[in-house]
Amino acid sequence: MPTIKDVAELAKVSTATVSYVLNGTGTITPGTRQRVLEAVATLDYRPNHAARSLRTRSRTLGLVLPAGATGLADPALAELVAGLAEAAAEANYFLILAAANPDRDETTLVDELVRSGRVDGLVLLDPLVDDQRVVKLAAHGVLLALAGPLRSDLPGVAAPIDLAGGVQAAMRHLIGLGHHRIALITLPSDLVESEQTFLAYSTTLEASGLEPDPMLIVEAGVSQDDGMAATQELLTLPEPPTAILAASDALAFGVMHALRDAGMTIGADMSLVGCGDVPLAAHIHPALTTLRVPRHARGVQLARRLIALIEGRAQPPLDPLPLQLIVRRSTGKVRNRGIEEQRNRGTESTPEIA
Amino acid sequence: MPTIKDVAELAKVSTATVSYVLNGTGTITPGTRQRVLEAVATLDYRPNHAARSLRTRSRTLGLVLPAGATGLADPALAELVAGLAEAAAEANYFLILAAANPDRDETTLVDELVRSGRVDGLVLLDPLVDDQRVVKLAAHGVLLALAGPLRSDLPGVAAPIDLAGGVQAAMRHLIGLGHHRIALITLPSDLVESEQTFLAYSTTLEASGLEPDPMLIVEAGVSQDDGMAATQELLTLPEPPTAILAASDALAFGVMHALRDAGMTIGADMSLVGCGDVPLAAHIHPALTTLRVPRHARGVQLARRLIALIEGRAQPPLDPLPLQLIVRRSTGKVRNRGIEEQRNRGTESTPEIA
DNA sequence: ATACTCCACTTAACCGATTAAGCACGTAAT
DNA sequence: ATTACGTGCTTAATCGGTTAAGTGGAGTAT
Repeated sequence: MPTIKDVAELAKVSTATVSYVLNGTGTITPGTRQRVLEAVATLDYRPNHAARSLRTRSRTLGLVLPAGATGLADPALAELVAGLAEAAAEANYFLILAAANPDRDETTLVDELVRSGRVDGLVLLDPLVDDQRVVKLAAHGVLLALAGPLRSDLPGVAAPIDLAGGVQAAMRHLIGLGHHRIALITLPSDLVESEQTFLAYSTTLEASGLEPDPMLIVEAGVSQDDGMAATQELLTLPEPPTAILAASDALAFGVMHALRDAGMTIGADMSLVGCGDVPLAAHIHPALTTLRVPRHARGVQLARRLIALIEGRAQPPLDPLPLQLIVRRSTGKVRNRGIEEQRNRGTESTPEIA
Repeated sequence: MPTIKDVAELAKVSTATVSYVLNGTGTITPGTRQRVLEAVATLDYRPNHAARSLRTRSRTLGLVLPAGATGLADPALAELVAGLAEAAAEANYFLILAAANPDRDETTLVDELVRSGRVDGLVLLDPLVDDQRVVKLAAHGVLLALAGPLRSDLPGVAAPIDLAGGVQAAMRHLIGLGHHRIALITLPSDLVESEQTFLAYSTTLEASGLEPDPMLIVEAGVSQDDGMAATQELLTLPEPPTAILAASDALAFGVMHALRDAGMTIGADMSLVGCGDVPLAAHIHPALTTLRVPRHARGVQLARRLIALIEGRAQPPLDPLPLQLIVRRSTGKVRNRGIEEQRNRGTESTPEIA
């Protein structure tokens, strides 16, 4: 491999001059520049990354994949990562992936990446409401990008999405179909999304003159099974909902399962809206009405902003990315008799309980 | 950030000694080792990666994502990458992702990663039958892992899968259902898989005493649309097939589309087997019978072998990873009248043509 | 004519590790 | 007693860049 020294010799200049030419710093006469560039070309010289980043930044972003989780197999994450990688490439950065495992957990990896100087900034997935990781890292001066909603009290850049607007659109859609009793199945409350979703849900209900019923709000986990359990809970209510808004597609798939188990027809007996629009949502039966989250665009914005932060450029204020309501077959007009039917069913089963 | 110098001072030894302790090289008394390790702990010292890899290897694998393609959004690729990242982590390596874009194409990125010393080895996706990239890179001494079938004439490590065995299983399944006219829709012939699939297809047919019909073999592209086009071609045959083996799930989805357009019932009028078992295959309607490719395991093996190559360890010979035939609803018993029906349809339309 | 300022470079320190070579000391062999 | 060798360190060169400080010469102000 040729080094900067070889280039300098061939161009009959010092290595400093070569460096100045290549980095666009310093003052160089056109003739010298020409000679240097020719030498670079003939030797097919490429600066050594390690040597360079010993003095400067590493031009690399880091991403730690949590262990155990579905990881990249989760299409939602994969799309985000694709966006990150593309935006990084666009700015001549690379993206370094670290997978956590039992030996080296997330914290260790983050430490390793940051303190060894391998990365200039870090992307953190799924920030929590009161995320200790974030607080600690930021305190150590680590530049962060949070792949989730940003609360003003957390440092670091974020690529906000208009969750509130999306939820509002979904609710209006359901209300427009005649639904009054709309249940909300949320993500765990320690995720920042959870709070936002709940707020938008409540606000929209009230703005539409509908009375929120606390019984219709159930906090679930993140998995399909959690969605199932939550639905079963909702179905035992004396006055069950006629529509369900699930805070993620995964939860919605679980809801579907539970509804089918209960012998209900999705879209007719019960309307269902998911959130995310993962590829499966369009292909499952019935196709899921859901909020499309611009994951790729989010990854792109996130990486761009992180790089801007690294390079000390001012951050242009950003509009939250809009969500798009994709109406498919899992939502339909409320059946007035639907509620009666439910009531009757409830009555029928009372003897067994009593 | 503390440096090795700080550690040395605190432990009252030279930096060399610290290095020896940390790398397990050299001869060190227990007492000294103890003091050094304590100093490392109190300072929370972590070696600088750039400085280290200026003298040694970078302990990093590279992966270039082709531009334009679906990239990581392709679940098949995402699973492979997840496997790569995990196996890399397991050996204390990291994985660096470079996304190609119009400015910097795949070749440039590969060059940048390798010649700048950022990576010790490279994973190449979709090797072609006569891949110039591979030849050139190998000639430059770049260590390669090919995420695809390895032809003995290509250098680099691979994680072979038993495509032949899988295709054989699929064919036997179809033959067992009574199919005699089984079409094959292959991937572009410049992909190594293509050849292997064709061979296994032919061999199995002959071994079963069935006569291969060249008309039933059609080379397609990689997209769903290509699968559609190929199917339309097959359906115009005087003697159309009763079953189709598609070399990828994407192609199979295209086949489904074409069959539905032709008013046929998949699994009854025409059996269909895909290859890959992407998540969608299980959820599409009807669920696709397909060959499950162990993508994650393949990524793991690939990374492990590449790292072994980098570290100069001997490569234990590897059994090809088995594919698993997942029988779902897209395959069924041949309908004898099916062929008649097809003939009749053909006859009916003859007047229009004549 | 002298001083001052640019310009276009060069010199050399520096980044933070690894590692070959050297050195002092104790022990064993001749 | 002398040589030889192994042990446990230190010294210093080295990896390949960046960049602050220095330098000689041309151009301009006084």
